[in-house]
Amino acid sequence: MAKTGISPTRSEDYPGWYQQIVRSADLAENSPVRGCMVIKPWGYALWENMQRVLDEMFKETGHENAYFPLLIPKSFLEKEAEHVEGFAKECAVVTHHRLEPGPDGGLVPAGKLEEPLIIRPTSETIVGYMFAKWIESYRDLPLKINQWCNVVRWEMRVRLFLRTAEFLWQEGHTAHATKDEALDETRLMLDVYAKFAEEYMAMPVVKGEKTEGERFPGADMTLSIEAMMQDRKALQAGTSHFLGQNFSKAQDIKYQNADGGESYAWTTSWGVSTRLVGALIMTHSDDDGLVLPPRLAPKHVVICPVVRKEEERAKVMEYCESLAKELADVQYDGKRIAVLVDDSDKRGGEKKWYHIKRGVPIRLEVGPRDIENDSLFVGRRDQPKSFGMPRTEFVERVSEILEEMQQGLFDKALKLRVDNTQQVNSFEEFKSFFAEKNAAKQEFHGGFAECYFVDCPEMDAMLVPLKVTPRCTPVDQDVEPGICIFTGKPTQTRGIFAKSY
RNA sequence: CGGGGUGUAGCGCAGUCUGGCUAGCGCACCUGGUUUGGGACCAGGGGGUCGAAGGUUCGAAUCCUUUCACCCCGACCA
Repeated sequence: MAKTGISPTRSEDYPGWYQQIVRSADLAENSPVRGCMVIKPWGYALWENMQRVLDEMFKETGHENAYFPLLIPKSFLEKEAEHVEGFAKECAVVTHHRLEPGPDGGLVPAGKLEEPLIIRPTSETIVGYMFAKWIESYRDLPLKINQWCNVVRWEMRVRLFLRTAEFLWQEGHTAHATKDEALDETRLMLDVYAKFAEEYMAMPVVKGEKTEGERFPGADMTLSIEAMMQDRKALQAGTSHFLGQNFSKAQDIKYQNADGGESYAWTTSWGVSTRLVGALIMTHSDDDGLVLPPRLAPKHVVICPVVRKEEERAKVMEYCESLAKELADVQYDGKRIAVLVDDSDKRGGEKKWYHIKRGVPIRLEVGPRDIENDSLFVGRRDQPKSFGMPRTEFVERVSEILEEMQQGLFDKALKLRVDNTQQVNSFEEFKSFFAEKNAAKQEFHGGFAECYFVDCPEMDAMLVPLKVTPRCTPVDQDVEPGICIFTGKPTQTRGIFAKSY
């Protein structure tokens, strides 16, 4: 049996496999504080690439970056009723501002704060407070702000990248004069996320609207992109909220319009987080390790010099350096190709596996024999077998190969989703679609079920025992009448249902 | 917060039931050598006081009490 880079494999133990990917690709590890993670250089480089692309997209759509503080007065969170209920129970609270030596030698909190501060779980309240000050007239609108920051949500159960107590994200906050404009913004940012997911992460997504039960606390409408992971579960990868006038009324975000009257602004918020790294892992990685889509890979090509005798070293290294330089002048996706010459003294096989596990798209092995023929031994992360190729041909084609890999990853992920998405027309069929045929591998059953439904408490109650949730009502669907599979009521709405992260 | 489980070297584990030599093994790490187009081999070596505190005992990783942390299953969630 072929030895896999990762153990356990996906089919043996999917959650265990996920953890091993994170560890053996050197992406992150747990910190001494429960629920918090240390993101290691390779993982952070990946996040930086995501940030860079998204940041450009936000700026192209007219947003500006700003920064709001980490600490928020407790009273701010109390202003919007639903918002309170949604976030209060997972807030970390700062109650003191000083430590003093205690009686037993340790330090004890002293200097109790008049008003407790909460560590932001999201920044609607503090941003809204500032928006209220900044917005006076319709001429100040629209106001379109984004911030890159960390937030804290005290989750009960955590998994690296997918759900951590502290996570990195961006949160966009905008205020508009009209409802339609705010709705357009909400949809626009969802499109931005979908484009990023599909074109950069090579991760196909379904764009849709959340049901009432799944909506962001305080929003009138929540849109999301949903992706299918390799275990057929759904992962919410990005959200865009239309907040109506809920927050502007709670926070007094008013403006004077052209005819002198006063109106409340319409606001939106939208965000994606380091969870995207988890999504990337579960979309593309295999039993040998991480697989990175070339457009986001911190390094596109790694060159591994093969040195058998010391006297060959100088010659081989020189050749590798010149090759690296030549490759770095090639453009891929509008940038220079990122090349690494790995001259660490690992042995050949070990070095190869190291880069396979980290998901580097292309490995080149260069030894005296290759130098003589002016050819390269090429290993693609998406193909099991390496092959030889003349150097000039490789340099010419490398950009094309990377693009082919990018597209290949998308196609494969899309096929998985299409193969595991089914129209379901009755509740019986629905139950068997999600039935646990094999208790040990229940996560591999089911997928996305597309059904007619009416959003109501009865449906929610029927879904609970199945551990299935409505993921979204896809946008752009054909409107045709149907029957709700839960209640039998007539409806025109079709939704995607799945087990989810 | 409820149910179950686990804490012994960086990682993975044995030893605990039935207390007893210097706490062991694999991988990783360090040194030397032989190797090198594929996750090497041989030899030598460093590192743990057994999650923590208290107790029983001549003697505790092992028994008792308390406590903390982590994992899995629920409720919650980007």
